[in-house]
Amino acid sequence: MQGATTGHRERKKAETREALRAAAIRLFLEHGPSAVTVNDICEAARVSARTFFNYFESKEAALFAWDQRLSDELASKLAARPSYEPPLTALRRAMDDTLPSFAAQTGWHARKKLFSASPELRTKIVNAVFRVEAMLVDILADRIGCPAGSLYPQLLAAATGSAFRAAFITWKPETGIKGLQALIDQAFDHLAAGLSAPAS
Amino acid sequence: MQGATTGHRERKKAETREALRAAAIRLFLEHGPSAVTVNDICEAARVSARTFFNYFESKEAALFAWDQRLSDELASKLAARPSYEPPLTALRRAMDDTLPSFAAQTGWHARKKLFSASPELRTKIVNAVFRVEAMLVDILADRIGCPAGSLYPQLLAAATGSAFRAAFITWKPETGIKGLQALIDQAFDHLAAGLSAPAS
DNA sequence: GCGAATTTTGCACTGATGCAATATTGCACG
DNA sequence: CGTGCAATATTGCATCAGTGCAAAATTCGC
Repeated sequence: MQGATTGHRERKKAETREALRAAAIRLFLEHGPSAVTVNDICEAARVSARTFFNYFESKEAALFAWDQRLSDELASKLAARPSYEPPLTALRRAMDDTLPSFAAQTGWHARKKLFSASPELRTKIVNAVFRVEAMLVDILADRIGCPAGSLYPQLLAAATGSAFRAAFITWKPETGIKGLQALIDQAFDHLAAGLSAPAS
Repeated sequence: MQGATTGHRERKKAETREALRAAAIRLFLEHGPSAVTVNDICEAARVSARTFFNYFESKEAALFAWDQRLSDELASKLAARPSYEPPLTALRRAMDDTLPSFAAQTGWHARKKLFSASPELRTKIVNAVFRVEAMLVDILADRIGCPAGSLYPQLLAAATGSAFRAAFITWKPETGIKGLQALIDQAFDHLAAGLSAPAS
C-alpha cells in the first residue's frame, strides 16, 4: 500500500485511460453519442468492455474526465482563499483560479461541440456539477462555521454550480476561454446583485 | 384522437399507476430502494416488468410522480404572475402558489423519509428538478424578452432550482409543510440579498 | 523465477429502451 | 344484443448500460 505504485504501472493506466477517452470522443463526433456503444469504444481501445467501467462510471463520463481533477483543484483553491473574503467572493475567485487548468485541458473544444450538439449530454453534466457541489458544501460549512446540513452552504454551493452550468451552456466555444470567463463573471455579478433584472 | 379517451380507460390507467406507486413506496420503505427490483414492484402490482416503464422512466421515479403535475402547475403559475413583478419575485410567488398542491399530495412524509435515508436518491431528484428548470427557462426568456439561450434566464431558472433543492434537502419533514415553506422563503431571501453572509 | 499486489477480464444480474406482437377495451353498426 | 373494427394498453424479446464478484493474467519487487 505504498501510495503511488511503480511509475511503470501508473503510465500504463494513464495510457489506457487516454486511449479510451480519445476513442470515445472520436467515435462520438463521428457517429453521435447514442450510436456508439461501449463495446465500440473498447474495441477501438483494445480492451474489454468491463475495463471501460474501471475507468469511467458512464459511457459519457469519458467526455468530462477533467471533472475529477478540476473539482479537486477547485476545492483546494477554495480552501486556500483567505477567510476574510465573503463566501461568494471566495467561490468566484476560486473558480477564476481554476479556469486556467480548464483551459489547459486538451480537446475542450471538441467536447463543448459535443455538448452543444446533443442535448442528452446536458443532463450528464448536471450530475457532474452536482458532485462538485457536494464537495463544496462541506468546505463552505467549515469555512462559515455552521452545521453541514444548513441551508446557506447548500444554497451557496448550488448557486455556484448554477453559475457555472448556465455559463457553460450559454458559452460559444468560438469565443475561447476568455468568453467562458466573461460569462462566469456575468453570472456571479447577477448572483451578487440579487438576480435583479439587468439594465440592458 | 379525441384528447381524453373514455373515462373507463383513464380510470384503469390511474389505478395501475397508483398500484405501482404504492407498491414501490411500500417495498422501498420495507427493504431499502437498492434491495427492491423492478420485478418485485411489478409482481406486487400484478403487471409485467415492461409495463412499469410505460408509467415511470426509472425505478425511483415512482417516488416523485408528483413532479410531473406540480412542475406543470408551477410553470402555469409563473406564466400567470403579473409582468411588472421582478423575475425573482415572480418565481418566488409562483412557488408559493404551488406549495399547497405539494402539501395536498399523499404520502410526501414517507417520500421525504426515503430521500433522507438513502443518499442515492438525491441524485435522482436533481434530474427531476433539472427538468423543471428547462421548462422555466423558456417562460422566463419569453417574460423578460431575451433570446432563449441567454445567460440570465438560464441562471434564474437554475438558481430557483437551487433554492428548492437546498430547502428540500435541509427540510426536516417533522416540521411539516410550514417548515418547508419557511426554508424556501429563507433561500429566496438569500438569493435576493446577493448571497451575502447572514447576520446570525 | 517466485510470491504478492494489482489490473484485466468473464459472468451473472439489474436497470432501461425500442420494437413488434398480442390482448383489451370502446364504439359503431347491423 | 353481438359482432367486428379501431384505438390503446400490455407484454415479450432483443439489446445496451452499468455493477459486484471472483477468476485469470499481468506486473512488481526481490
